[in-house]
Order: sequence, then C-alpha cells, then structure tokens
Amino acid sequence: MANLKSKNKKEKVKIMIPKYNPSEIEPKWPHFAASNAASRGKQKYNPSLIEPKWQKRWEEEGLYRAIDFDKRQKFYVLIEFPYPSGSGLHVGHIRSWSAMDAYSRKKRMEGKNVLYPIGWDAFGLPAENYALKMRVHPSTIVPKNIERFKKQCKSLGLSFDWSREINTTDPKYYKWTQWIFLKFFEKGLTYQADVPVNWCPSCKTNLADEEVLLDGTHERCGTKTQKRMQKQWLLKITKYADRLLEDLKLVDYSQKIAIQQINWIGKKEGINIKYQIENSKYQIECFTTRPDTNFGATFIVVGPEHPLILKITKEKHKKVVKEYINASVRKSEVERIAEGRKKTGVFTGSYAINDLNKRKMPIWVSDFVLGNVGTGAVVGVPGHDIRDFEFARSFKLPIIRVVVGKDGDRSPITKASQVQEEEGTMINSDFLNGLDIHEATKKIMDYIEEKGWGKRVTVYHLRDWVFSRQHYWGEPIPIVHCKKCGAVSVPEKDLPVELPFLKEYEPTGTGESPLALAKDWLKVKCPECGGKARRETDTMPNWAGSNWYFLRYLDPGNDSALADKKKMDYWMPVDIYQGGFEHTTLHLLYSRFVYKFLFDIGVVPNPEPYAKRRSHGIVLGRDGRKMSKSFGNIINPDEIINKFGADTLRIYEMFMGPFDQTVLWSEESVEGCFRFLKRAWVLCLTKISDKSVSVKSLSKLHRTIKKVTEDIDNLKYNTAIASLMEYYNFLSKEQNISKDEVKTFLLLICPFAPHFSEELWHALNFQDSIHKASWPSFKEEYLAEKIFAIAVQINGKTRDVLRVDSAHINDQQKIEETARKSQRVQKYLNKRKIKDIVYIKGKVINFVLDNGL
RNA sequence: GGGCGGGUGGCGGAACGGUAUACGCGAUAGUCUCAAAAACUAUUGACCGCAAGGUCUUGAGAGUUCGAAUCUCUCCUCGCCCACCA
Repeated sequence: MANLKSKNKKEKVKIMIPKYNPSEIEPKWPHFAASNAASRGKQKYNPSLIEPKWQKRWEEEGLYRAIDFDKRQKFYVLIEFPYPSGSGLHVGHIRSWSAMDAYSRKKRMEGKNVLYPIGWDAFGLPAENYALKMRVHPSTIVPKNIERFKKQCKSLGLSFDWSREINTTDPKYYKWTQWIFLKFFEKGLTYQADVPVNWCPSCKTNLADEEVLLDGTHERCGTKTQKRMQKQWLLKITKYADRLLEDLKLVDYSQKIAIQQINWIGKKEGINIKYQIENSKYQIECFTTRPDTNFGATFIVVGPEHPLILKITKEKHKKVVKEYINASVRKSEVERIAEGRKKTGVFTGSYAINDLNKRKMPIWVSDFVLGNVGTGAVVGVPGHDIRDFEFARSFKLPIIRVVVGKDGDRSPITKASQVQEEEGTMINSDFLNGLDIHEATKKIMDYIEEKGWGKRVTVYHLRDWVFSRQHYWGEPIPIVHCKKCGAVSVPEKDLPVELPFLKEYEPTGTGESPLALAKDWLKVKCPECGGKARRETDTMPNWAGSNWYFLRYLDPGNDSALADKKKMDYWMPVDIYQGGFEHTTLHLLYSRFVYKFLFDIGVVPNPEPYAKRRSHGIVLGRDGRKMSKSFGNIINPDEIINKFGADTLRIYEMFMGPFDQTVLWSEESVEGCFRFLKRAWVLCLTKISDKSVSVKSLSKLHRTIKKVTEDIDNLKYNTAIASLMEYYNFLSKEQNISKDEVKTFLLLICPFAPHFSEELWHALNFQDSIHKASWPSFKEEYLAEKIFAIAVQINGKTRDVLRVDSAHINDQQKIEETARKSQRVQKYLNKRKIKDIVYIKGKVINFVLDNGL
C-alpha cells in the first residue's frame, strides 16, 4: 500500500521530474511530432489525443502533490471519499469532484499549498452484498473496483494527490479505526445494550435499516421483517449533544445543513413529572414540554415496552394487556404506517393521581407512545395535543380545555383543528388562570419542582449510536469476552485485530455475526487474567472508517499513530468539505463527534474538523428520476469521455445548473459544451495578432476575471462557465485579439478544462505547465464602464435608454435635459405634470407623473 | 404532522430593489454541399400591427416603493429530509 516506501518514493520523485520541455515529449505522440504552434491551428480539437498525454505528464511530474509544512499557506479541500461500487463512477461523483477540483486548482494558482486527496471507503454492506451476488469474496472484488474507479478518476484529469491514497479495508488503516474504538471503550463512552433490530425470518439474519424497504420487507427476499431485541454496542454520542449543537457557531456550514443538524440533535427543555399510582408503591414518570396544560390532564398512556406495565396492571386486565403488548411488538413498520394515526390501546385498570388537582387519571397502554422517547410514558392532555385528542376520542375519555387562543373561544374542544396553539391564555387552571402560556410554563415548573413532584430536564432527539453489525465485511470490534473479567479490550500492541478470511461469510442465521464461524480466530486468552476467552464477533458499521479518514490523508503511512501530531497541527482543520446533503445527520454529525472526542483526549489539535461545509444537488436522469438500473437512465461517464473528452464532461457538469440544486442530465447540453470548446480552440490558435488591446476589451477582460474569480469562490460554477462563454463570444466578434487576452482566457478556464488549456498554453509557447501559473487578477480601474446605459423611465416603465459617458454620470441636470429631449420620452411627458424625478446614478432616471389623467 | 428548498420563454437556467429572459439547448431561415451531417450567419417570451410602434408577461392574489421576479402577507403547487418526539 501507499504507506510502505516513503523514503524510496522521495528519491524516485526526484528522478522522475524532468525539466518541462514540451518538444522533448512530443515524439511520444507522433501525431504532434512535426507540429508547431502555427500549424496546430489547422489541427482539430481532439481530446482523446491530448488528454491522456497531459494526465501522464502531470502524474510523472507530481504536479498536484501537497507538501507537508510548506511555507505557503495550507489549504485542505475535502470531498467525501467514495464507496467503490461495482458499477464504477457515477456522474454525481464527477459533479462534486470536478467542482472541488476547479476550486483546488484555483487555490493552487493563488499560491496556496493545496491538499486534495482521495481514498476508498470499502467496508460495508454494499460491498458484501455485491460480493455475495457475484459469488466472489469481497477481498478480491474490492481491489478490482478500486482499480476501475482509479482509472476513471485519472481519465478525468482530477488533481488528486495520489501519494496519499487510503483504503479503509487495509489492516494498517483499520488498526486506527479499532484504536479509536478502544479509546472510546477506555473512556467509558461505549456500552452494550439490547436494541431493537430488523430481523428477516426467511433469511434468518439481522438487517440494517437500509436493507428494509419502506413497506417493511427485506429488499432482497421480499419477506416481511420483524423487530426483535439484540445486544449491540453503542457509542455515547448523546454526551456530546450540547457541544455538537453549540460548536456549530465555530464553523461555516450552509444554513440548510446547520439547521438540519440542530433539528436532528433536537434539544428540548421540559420536565419529568412523577404521578403516584393509586393503592400502589409505584409512581409513573412522564416527560412533558407543556406542563402549563397539566390541569387539563385526564389520563396517562404508557408504551408497550414500559417496564412497569405488568406490575401495575390489575389482575382482571392482565390477559388483554399481555395480548396487546405481544401484538404490538410483532407489528411491522408496514402495519403501523397502514394504521396511520388511528389509535389503539387497552386499559390497565390502574389510576394515577395528578397532585395539582387530585384528579384520578386512568392508565392505558398504547403503541403510539414510544419506548425510547422521553420516559416512555405520556400524560394525556387531550385538549391541547392532537395525538392525545385522538386517543381520548377513540376511548371516550374526557377532554378539558385549559388554554384559549387568540380567538377567545372557550367552548369545549370537539375538533382536532382546535387543538394546539402557539400563543394563548390559561383557563380552568387554578393559580395559572389568566397567565400567558409561556409565563404559566415557567411558573408551574417552579411550583412542581418546589413541591418535589418533578424535575426539569433537557432531552434530545439524538440517540446513542448503535455501533455494531452482525455482518462479515467490516472492522472487527477489538474486544475480548472473558467469563471472569467481562468485556476486555484487546491490548494496543495487538492491533489490528485482522478480519479473518472466511470462505463462507453469509449471515449465520443465529443473529450472530459470521465471524462466529471462524473457530480458531475466536479462541483467545483473556488479556487480563489469561483464562479462556472469546473474541467479540460483531463488526463496526460502515461509518466507522469514514469517521476519521481525513486525518489519515495527512500521514497515510504512519504506523505509530493515526497521524503525526505536527502534520495535524499544520493541516487541520479541513478548509472546505463538500459532499452530499444526505450525509448531514449521519456521517457529518458522527465524524464531528468522533473528532471532538479525539480532541478531548489530546489527539487532534482543534475542536471541529471542518471549517466549512457545503453540499451539492443530486444529478437526476434525463427523465427526471433518480438514476438507477431499474429505470435504465444511468449515464456512463466513460461513454461521455470517449465521445467528447473529460474537459467537456467537466465543463458540462459545472454548467448544467446551480451547484447546490438538483439538476437533470441532458445529452444535448453536453454537446453544447463540446461545441464551445471546439470554437474556443480554433479562436485561440488562429486569431492572435500583435495589436494592442482596446479599452473596451480590457474592461470586458477584467470584468470576466472578476466574475470567474468570485464565482469559483462562491461555488457558482454555472455562471462562471457562462461568463467564459460570453467572453469567448466577445472575442470571436473582435477583428484581432492579443496573446494576452488568449492567455488570460486560458488561465480562467484551466480549472474547468485542464487538458484543453494546457495544450493551448504550450501552443502559445509557454514553457511551464499552465497549472503552475498564477491566477489572473483584475484591476478596479478597468472594471468601470466607459459608456453607461441609463434607462429613462416614466412611472417606472422603461421608455428609452441614454448612452452617457462616464464623465457625465454625476451631472443629473444634463441627463435630465437629454432625457427630456428624447422623442420617445416626450410622447409621455406631453401635457402632464411631473411630480418627481428620481435619478439613480448610472442606472435609471425615472420621471414620476401625476396620475390624474 | 414538522423542517428546509423551489415555481421565470418550447427546455436547463441568469438577474435577487433599478433596462426581466444573460449563457446554453432546441426551433426557424440562409451560406457551404450532388445531398446529408458538421460548421458558419441571422432570427427566436406572448399578443396586436405592413411598419414605426404598442400592450402583456417571473405560480395566484393583495401590500410596501418613484420603481418589485427580488421585500411583506394570504393562498395554490412541486421537490427533499424527518416524522405518533410527548
């Protein structure tokens, strides 16, 4: 792997860098052997000839290597590393990577030491399933897929630093994935607990949520899945909930992403209230964010998983309650969805007492109450909660109104639409009467706490992270189970715990991981007592390797740490992280959590891994549907490259629409981009003269520089390309164009079309690579227009346009006079009173007329 | 049910208080050709008009403004994510 011979590599690189001399390399491509810049003008634009040539040169020269500790300012550009699927690169990958490639190239030209790396996220279910389907071992199929991806990446001319390539399935890599797990274990942030999992009764295996279709069936066999409990490893991400929320202030994420994370963490302030059960030693605790409505509580509902149920159920109700519990556990997602909001439930025969008004509230069991939300029990306030209202209606429980909304209606509530309000005043609530609901909430919380009936709590929507899978193709969890010592961590020196090679790796049917079949591998001595012990057989989820991969790029060969501290000091945090919106609440949040943990134990230098995060829109098929084999609308990038070349594909993917929005694929538009490059090719080779550049041309040139510069910075690629096209159109209409203009045009387009521009750059007799050149800068003095077009409006409608020299644009009087002289304007001004004249410098002069006509 | 985005020509989209429809696609006509393709040139929001010119137009409706696609409110509609979250 890439980490082996770093010493050798350095030497090699030295030898491999020849002086950049195009004439020397020409003979390798006989097609160009005799050509010079002038005769090349007759040469048609042929990407299949020039693209492989430059890709080879760039690689030989190591043009895109990032250099540790370089004096230039560092800039770390990160894309989500792909899962190397069997179907090869997707146009969606290319969109994201070309965009960041353009970004990286521009940053390099601006003098930054850019790190733009790539690697492979190759563990996980898709790889395992694909291997099962093809009847090959994942360890043989994964390298093949990687090869294919790599080849495709290279044919696109992406400026990745290949010397830092990583692979999550490499034991040298996952040694550190396991090491991180051990640190979590050591710090008490992992635990094992029974968690509901999806069970396929036909395949006799647990399934990940991704494998269960919306209708609750197993995607591969179509059998209805069931929920059942299984012991799993969990990570305590909830301990970091507050910091994950707070520290969003430290980073620049697009608003959409930040909001989604905030909602996902879902911090809520509320109160846990304990209700005494009548004639019983038990109390039942309910969480609520609306204690102000508690005088309106008329019943209590507990979820079927609630531990107290059978203890508090009266004898004559026990049979019915047990049946209900069993039925609801067996109920699949499908059935729940099919039921919609229809409420079911059974009465336990017990009552709880509301201390506030001594009301007896019947205790019911219903599956609309979820075991893992709040306390698993709710206090029913049917007057002001829709679900409670529906439940009360189904079982004829009393409904009391305790809040009146703005309309002041005090009649009893009979419709769901009358329930719930954001503003209102308390009624029927003793000492709360007349208070605004927000004041009332505060007052009653104080009161309940004072009386000792309950306690304020903060709850989160975020749950602890289920971190184990019963599948083969993942990192083994480095834990040993000993009868005497319990779960013991594998000593650090014994890492990695390598994944044993198993010929048969299909799910076992017992719910245990296939690793349980590796009999020899299983048996170990307990690291603590030396007694007989057994390895943990669960593997990690596919998120495990991607939690920290961006650190490994900094030091891919390190065998004594996940990465050298000094290198992390230099490179972290990631300056911009670009990826799919679908990862906002999973990968993005998880990896922030892991990074924060590593920060706490002194491994990484800062509290947040990504300074900036942006996401892109997905690419849909031409039919407007998601690209998928079953729709037959998948675009194969290789075909596009063969037909039009990588540069056309890259330009098109940037031009197709706003980067952050969903876009449709269009073959015709790809051709349009190809035509653009073809025309520009001819222009650059044929039209150059020695004539000096006109003021008008300079102005257009500098405005284009400004536009492209800013658009790339803001990820507005579609308008960047549009302005390059506009600039081409402008140049093509000029009689003569100068070498300087062509030069700048090439510099501006080179982040998007790196081969095209490199070839023409050399045709213009520049010696070194265009990608080592400096990014062009614009001068304010040239930006200013010489002639302003000022719209003359009558009551806001444009009637004429004046052409005014920039020297006169401050002279309102003169502009007014000229405007009045215009025939088109006079027609309207005639016989009408001018009420007002508004002049906006250089833009508009508006005559406001009396409308009394 | 909740959250977040959108709705502009035949299509993808620009503009985001100041000349709506940049750029590209498509379409129409022409040049070249025996012919076609390619390439090039011109036209291309709708309606009225021979023309000059005029009227209308950014999902619908109201409002703010000298001026609104852009800001505010109401409604319609499409997409994505989450969802019996107490």
